[in-house]
Amino acid sequence: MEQNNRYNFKIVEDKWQNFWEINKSFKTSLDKQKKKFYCLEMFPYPSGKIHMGHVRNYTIGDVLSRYKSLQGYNVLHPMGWDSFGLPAENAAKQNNLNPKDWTEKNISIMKSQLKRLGLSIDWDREISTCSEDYYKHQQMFFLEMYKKGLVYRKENFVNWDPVDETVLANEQVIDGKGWRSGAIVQRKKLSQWFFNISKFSEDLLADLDELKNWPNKVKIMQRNWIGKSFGCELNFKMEGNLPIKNIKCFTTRPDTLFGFSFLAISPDHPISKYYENDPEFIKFKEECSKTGTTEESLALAEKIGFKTNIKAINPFNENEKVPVYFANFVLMDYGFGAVFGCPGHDQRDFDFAKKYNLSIKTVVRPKNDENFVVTNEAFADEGVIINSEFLDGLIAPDQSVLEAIKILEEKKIGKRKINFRLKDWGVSRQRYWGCPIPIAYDAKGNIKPIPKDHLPVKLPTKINLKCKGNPLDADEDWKNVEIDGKSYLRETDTLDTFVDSSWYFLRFCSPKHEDYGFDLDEINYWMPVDQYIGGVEHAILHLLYSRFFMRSIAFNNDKFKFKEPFEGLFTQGMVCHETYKDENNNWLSPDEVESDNKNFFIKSNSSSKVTVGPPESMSKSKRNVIDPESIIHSYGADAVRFFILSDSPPEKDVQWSDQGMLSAYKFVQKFWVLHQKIKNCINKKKIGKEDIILKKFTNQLINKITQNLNNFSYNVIVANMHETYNFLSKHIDKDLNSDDFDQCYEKILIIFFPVLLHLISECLEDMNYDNKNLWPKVEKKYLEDSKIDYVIQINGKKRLLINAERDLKEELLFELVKKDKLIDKYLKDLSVKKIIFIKNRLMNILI
RNA sequence: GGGCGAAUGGCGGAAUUGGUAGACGCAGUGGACUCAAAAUCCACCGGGAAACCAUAAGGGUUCGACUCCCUUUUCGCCCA
Repeated sequence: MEQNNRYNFKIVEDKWQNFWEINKSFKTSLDKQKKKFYCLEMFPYPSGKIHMGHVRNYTIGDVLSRYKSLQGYNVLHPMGWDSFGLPAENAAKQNNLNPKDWTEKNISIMKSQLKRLGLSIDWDREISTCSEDYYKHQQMFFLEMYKKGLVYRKENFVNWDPVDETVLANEQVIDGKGWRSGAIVQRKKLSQWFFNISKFSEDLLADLDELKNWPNKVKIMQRNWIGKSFGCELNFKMEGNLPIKNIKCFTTRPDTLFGFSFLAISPDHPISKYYENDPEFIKFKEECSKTGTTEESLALAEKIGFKTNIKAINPFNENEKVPVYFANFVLMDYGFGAVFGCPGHDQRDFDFAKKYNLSIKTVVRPKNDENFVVTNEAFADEGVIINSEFLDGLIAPDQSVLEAIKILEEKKIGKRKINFRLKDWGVSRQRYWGCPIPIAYDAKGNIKPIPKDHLPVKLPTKINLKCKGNPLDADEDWKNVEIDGKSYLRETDTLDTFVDSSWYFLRFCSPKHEDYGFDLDEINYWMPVDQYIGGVEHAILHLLYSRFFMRSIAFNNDKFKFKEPFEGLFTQGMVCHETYKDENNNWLSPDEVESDNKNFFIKSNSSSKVTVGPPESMSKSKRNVIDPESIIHSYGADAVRFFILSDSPPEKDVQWSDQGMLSAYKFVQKFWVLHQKIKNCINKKKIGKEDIILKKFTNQLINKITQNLNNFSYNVIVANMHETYNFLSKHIDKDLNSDDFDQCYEKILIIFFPVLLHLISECLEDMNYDNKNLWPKVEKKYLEDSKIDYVIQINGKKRLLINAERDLKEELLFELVKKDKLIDKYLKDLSVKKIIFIKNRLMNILI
């Protein structure tokens, strides 16, 4: 290759990135004449530098944005920073910095890294959730929600992370441990602010059906999370020496009441007040607090109980009285904090009954086993009710539950009820680096919402982070506040950062709007987000919270033209890399490892053994991380984009491969060489004849790439681009019609543009093509070949291909078939029974 | 335990409505160029000598199944 032919991606990529910046190429504004397209990728946490997951996420979104722009849409493609959160506070603590400075430094680094990818982002709309300009509006939303009764304060047991000294949401507890610190989570009672998300349970569930462009699996996850269950509220009569007459509970299986053998209540049940002074009970309760509050930790923990001296009466059998236990697996905030125990048909109840020697009755049997008795484990499958008087013989649970509820309602001991698993969203965090909750308390502890003219409640800039607990709570100057001449104490908790990300997509529509979080006109034009792109790890919480937030903003307000924030959702897979370990089981990073294609060893030490593990999601702890910055530096943005899209469909995990990256780089290089040749050829007119082959190829290509873009088959687009290269480099040697080549080449360049931005921009300019060109239209007459390879089968087996005219009649094709010696041999020996003919495709001859 | 999804060469993966399985890339093999290497270019690249056999395994529907149905196995994700 000649030196001066070499494509210098550094110069070219700089050139075009500057061009886009100077010309404000991606500046968007409201234009009601144009159809809008809102493309949004989940905004990053400014952790320090971008990782490959970001590269993949933003490349997918950018390809889509570029494509939609070429299709003539008014595209909104913004970017911002999810910039409140714990890591900043921890880093600041360690390095004696202010979280704000740490965060802003990270943002500026990451922003310049993102710019190097050439993304078509309207940076004028950049937002950062930790800036006052952003969170002041959030405080306004909070106060509005408070007025609407969608925010409330209550004492509640929370997951307490003793290391981070903060409250964790259920979903931040993994295996009973804090998701960040890994500390064993404790139960602690605190006064907390809650968003009333459960008010919308039914709505959030029902509207999932309307989300046609969401992956089904995400909708299923949300459905499970909301967890609608149908059952019955029961009122058990009590007997004993306590002034307790009734205990309420919720059950989905009232049909198994004849198998009732104990009542389990939460250690926090109001009844517990009668045991407050019992040292045994105190000990028991302490034991319980070691269990987390997640369903998972409850399921895994050993079931323990504390027997009360009251008894519950079976509503179906007044003579039957069963013991009441406090039990660690019952939560106060699910149902009514009481569960009726039926050990025969619930494994958890079974384990508990075994431990405390309680009776186990069989009230459901399998359909085909009349002598069935529960022995070693609970029977919870579908079956037939037995030993249950008036319920006997009913199919459980379908018939029997309805019948049981009917009878309970008649007897006025119970009533049918829908229960949801979704609990209200606790948003209080005992942290400095978050949005302050705009609330104060008077001397008596009464709630005083901060008046609008006192907003925003700003975070203090000078703060001692090294104190124990919440730094805001320790800041007496900040905490004490005077409103209208009266003294108050500020709320010192800050909001969960999931609140910040629950409305940022609205802010992008009017990021500079002063008076309010958004401009109604703007969001009614831009919203909903047409395509939202991000990791599946946010399938439940972030997406559900955002759906809730939209509803609470629109609550008692009919000015919104949309209800769901995200019309389309795409969840991309992770970027993985092999893992390496040395002989001492220490993780090794890829650049410490070398290979001779058979064995792996530590660089410059060929006697060392390296164990290669399976590809796993890139993570610092496993040291299998590839840094995008150095990759972009070595290969250029176009090559990185090309590679990150190439190897796997975007919804699946992709494995990083050095060879793959290199091959992408080579593609960029060799395409530039080909481009030079094409330019030369086009300047020399060779023949006057129409170049049908090239026109067909080009139109079929436009058709394929358009379809693949619409289906997110971006890996196939990369394959199409390779095919195009292979085709063009061969076709160029043949006789060509310069005009046809000129026109086709321009179209090909344009459809390549969304992936190879800078290279193609350079090629377009080099050819003097108009770079504002729109997505090429397919000329249908070139889509279909005039000749077709007909598949000829004998008894369903392929025997022959016949290249013949399109739209050939069955008889004519059969004539051609008979001319073939090979087929003729078959036909001579046996008679033809039937011919199946599919037009323009195949002929199957049955003999 | 329940729900959802997946399984195609040495590897990543292609394959409208059931209609030529293995596009494209990586790795590999052979060759050209070179004093040599890198780079580049050309050819080959599921198995089998062939008939044929091959889309996790077995069965079914169909003229025809990677594609639809049933059973089994393994893996992934979510919920428990």
